[in-house]
Amino acid sequence: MIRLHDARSAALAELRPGPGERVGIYACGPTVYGRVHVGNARPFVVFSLLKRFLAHEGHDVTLVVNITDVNDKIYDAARPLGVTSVQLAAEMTAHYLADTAALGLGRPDAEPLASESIEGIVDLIAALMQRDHAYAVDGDVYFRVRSDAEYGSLSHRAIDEMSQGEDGEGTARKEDPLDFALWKAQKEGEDSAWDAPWGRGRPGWHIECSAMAEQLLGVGFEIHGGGNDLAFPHHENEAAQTRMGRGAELAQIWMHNGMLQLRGGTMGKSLGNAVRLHEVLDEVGRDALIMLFAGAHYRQPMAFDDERLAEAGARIARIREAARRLADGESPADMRVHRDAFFAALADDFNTATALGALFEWVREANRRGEPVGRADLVEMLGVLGLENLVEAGDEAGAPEHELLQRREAARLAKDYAEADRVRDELGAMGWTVRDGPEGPSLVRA
RNA sequence: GGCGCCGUGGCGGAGUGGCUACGCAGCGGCCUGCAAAGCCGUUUACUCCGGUUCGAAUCCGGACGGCGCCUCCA
Repeated sequence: MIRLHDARSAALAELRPGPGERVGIYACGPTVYGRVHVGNARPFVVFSLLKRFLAHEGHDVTLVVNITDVNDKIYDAARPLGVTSVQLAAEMTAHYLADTAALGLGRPDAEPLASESIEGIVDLIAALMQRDHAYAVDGDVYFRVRSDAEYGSLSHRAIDEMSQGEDGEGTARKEDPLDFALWKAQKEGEDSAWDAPWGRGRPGWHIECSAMAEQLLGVGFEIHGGGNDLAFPHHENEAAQTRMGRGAELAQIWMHNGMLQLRGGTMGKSLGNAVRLHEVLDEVGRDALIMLFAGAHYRQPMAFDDERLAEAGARIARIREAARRLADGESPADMRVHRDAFFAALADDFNTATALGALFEWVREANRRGEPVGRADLVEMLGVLGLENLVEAGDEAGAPEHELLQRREAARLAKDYAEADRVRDELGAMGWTVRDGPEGPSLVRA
């Protein structure tokens, strides 16, 4: 049994796959008005790894991560750059796809664009209007928040304590300050707009996700995810729209990942202290970043700085070292307890931190044994973490390196240690580390 | 002010009503010509104060401290 923390019930909920072991996951993706930062990568990694784990457990998983390419922020970012919002969104979408591809976790099964989902959005808004949960004013359409008796049940807020949107634009047109926009009439300088029964304009942010999730996964799919900063109002609104428009809950389990914390606060874009994803990947590589994310429980806030990254790199190196000593084939039966603990931890609210503890116990046990042990268990565990590459053979040293190694060995045997160390330094400068083992010296990539 | 989360050994970070998490760093030891890698060890770690209990770091109450959201930030 797999249990995951559900925000709505504020408790662990058993994952109940649909027919054919189907599990649909929808995770809110980025709004493409700039290069994505490492904070954006956390949900991408968390839900990509969750998909791998659920697939490993025999489920037929469909992961959907949307791209919000129609949004106020994009208009605001495009204007000073002198480009259209459509151009900016297209450019940043391409960057986003490249930056996340560099994580080496593959792509989600679907990555819908808001701009290509207008039909479904209009359909959902129409359903809401028909049921009297939404109203049009001067080309805008607003959701009637107080018409949903369950509004607030996801984020656990009392409706009378909300001050959402009281100062924003459109206040004068709303029946109630709490109401939020489903559709915004086209304004001066806005270059993307579509025709709808209530006027030309574009969708609001929340309705985009409700509609795209429904289109690709249907209503009532298994897992809806995203950063916990989206719990309110974004997910609350998504849930309300589908509940009122379709008469059913959008998702069964609402999962929220914790924020990344930089020294001095959260990595919010508004704080201007974001570290861009591609810069981190260029600097430390995807292995270390994934290890960092997997090192803590997904719901916890996570410290993020160069030291944490370096430490994650050291953990990666430990696994890579251990993998060098392994043999082909099955792992010893008496080490399976660690493998089992690894998967049990993931089944208990996807606890990658505890799972990694079990993986490292497996590694230590493997290192302890005199004989090389089969790598099957380790490959299986690393596969779920997207780190199966760590067991791949590294670069092979070429003939020139081996010649130097032999020269060093000859010097060693002649007890000319000054010469032996000089040759070792020479190899080090070429990027090779000498390892003296029971079967003689060998070379590994530094 | 409202809702919620969190305070664990030098650092990061799991977990739990009684049994070594794990990793990184440091130190000591084994191995080694020396290293590297690995292994072993590293002596009351659980913010504070009450309470419940045979027993609490783990449950309850309070205090102090940090953080998120409540303004379309993952």
